[in-house]
Amino acid sequence: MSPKKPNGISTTPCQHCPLRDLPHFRDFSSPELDFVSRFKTGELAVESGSVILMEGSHSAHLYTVLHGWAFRYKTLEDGRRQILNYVMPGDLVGLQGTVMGEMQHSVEALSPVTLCVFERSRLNNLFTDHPTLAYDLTWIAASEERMLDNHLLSIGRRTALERAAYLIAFLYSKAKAVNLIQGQTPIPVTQQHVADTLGLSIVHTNKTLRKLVDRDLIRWTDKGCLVLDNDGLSHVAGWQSDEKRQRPFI
Amino acid sequence: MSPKKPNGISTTPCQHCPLRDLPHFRDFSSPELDFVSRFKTGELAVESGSVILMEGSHSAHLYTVLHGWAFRYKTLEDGRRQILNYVMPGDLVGLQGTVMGEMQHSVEALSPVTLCVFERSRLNNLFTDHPTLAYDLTWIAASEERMLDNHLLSIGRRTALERAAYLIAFLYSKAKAVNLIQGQTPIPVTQQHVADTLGLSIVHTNKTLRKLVDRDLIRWTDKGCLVLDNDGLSHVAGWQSDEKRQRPFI
DNA sequence: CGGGACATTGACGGCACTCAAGGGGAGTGG
DNA sequence: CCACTCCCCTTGAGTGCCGTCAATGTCCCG
Repeated sequence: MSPKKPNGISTTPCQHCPLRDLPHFRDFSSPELDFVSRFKTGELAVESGSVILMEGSHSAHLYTVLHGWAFRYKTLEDGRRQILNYVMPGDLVGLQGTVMGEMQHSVEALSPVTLCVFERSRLNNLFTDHPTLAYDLTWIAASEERMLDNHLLSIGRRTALERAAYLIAFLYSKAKAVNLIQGQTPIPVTQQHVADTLGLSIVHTNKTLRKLVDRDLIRWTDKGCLVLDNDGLSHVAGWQSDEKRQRPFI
Repeated sequence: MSPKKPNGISTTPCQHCPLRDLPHFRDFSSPELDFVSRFKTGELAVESGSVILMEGSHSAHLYTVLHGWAFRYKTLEDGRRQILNYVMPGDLVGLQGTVMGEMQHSVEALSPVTLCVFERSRLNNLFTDHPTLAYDLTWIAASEERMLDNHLLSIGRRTALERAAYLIAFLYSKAKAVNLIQGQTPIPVTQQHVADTLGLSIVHTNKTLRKLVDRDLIRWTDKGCLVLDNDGLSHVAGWQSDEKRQRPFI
């Protein structure tokens, strides 16, 4: 089930990928599975807080998250940071670097993270031999774009309270779909992360989150944010959630 | 050169597409060109101000802009609008609707716009028979994502003045690359558009743009925004164009 | 000539920023 | 076991950026 590689790291064979069973992801045909399992060249395990990909780097790899939380971000020269999106199991990381030559953003782990490593050089084969997977890639990119659209709408046009509620409800539902949250698992972010996502200062973020706490919608713990009332959050955010549909991943 | 279709609309054959000659776009092989020209089923001409695609619609079509300016946007229920990005010749429109079933944003023309119309149903052939074009699609989607990342950074972390300067410099350079701007062509936006892009009120947008006018960086005309000093704008925005940035290495 | 779209400007209030100080928990070292 | 440090959350005070309201001017068009 978990064969040891020469370096002693145990890897998960794609045939037994735990994500594949989730209803969130579409089923793969046998040839697709074969290809992906040859496409995968190893696994990468990083600890919480480490930088997985760096803005400006030229990575030869492409990753899919297997376990854990991470986030994408950009920074201005004076240090101002903007978190762009959060990355969870099944999400692709590093496509920009692969397709466009150079990473335009960084990726950092929010928890211990395991990634499947793919060889950039074999990406051509994916397009030539597996059109269904190529379509999936486009699907994934379009879907990522949709999330950014929503985030942009949020930062640009929602109030601070709406923004905060929207972000947490979004993270909650996305994490739930990939079993990252079961029962009372907190979302492993600090208020600094929330602030850098919402485009607010940390002080004002604290005061805004406090309102959500006072309304019994969330609770803040030393491990992160606990969601108590997701419907209440969505209501504050003025958000009717999209229908849950199956999506592909690679 | 411009054969008349039965409906009387003259169309541009892909073999003589004026965009193809721009250095901004890569050359197509003959088979690619043949496919695209069969993929294209017609042209759509809309006037300034009309809505090309509507949020929530299920369009059977996919478009590429041939002439003109447009923009993508989303609205909240109470009418607050966020402009997500601007669309210019060579840009793909409607991929989300095609790939994900339903449009999650709207698209509106800023000027008279001509679009090439593609049949959604033939998209499969693109993936199965033309891997290089499939790769291009992914490239385009990744590139769009990169622009959204930058826009998000801007709205979230730049000051109002920086934001405005960045937006105008961005539009200017993008338009220049596809010959939409030659000499003294204005960017055909109102201050309301700028406000809805930057996430500011129209009053404050006006006062911010005034500062750029007072510094002789732009001029505002009844047709839109004239760029007088693009380098000056980039400087205010704190924007080193991508090529000049320092990058880390190991 | 009236009406609509857009730019402009002033007044005023509030949301969000910076500065500053303090508390609690976890980890480290004496 | 207790200081000490670091990180994170919390709260108050004061300032200012930016939002709303309101009024005016210009241009275009019916």
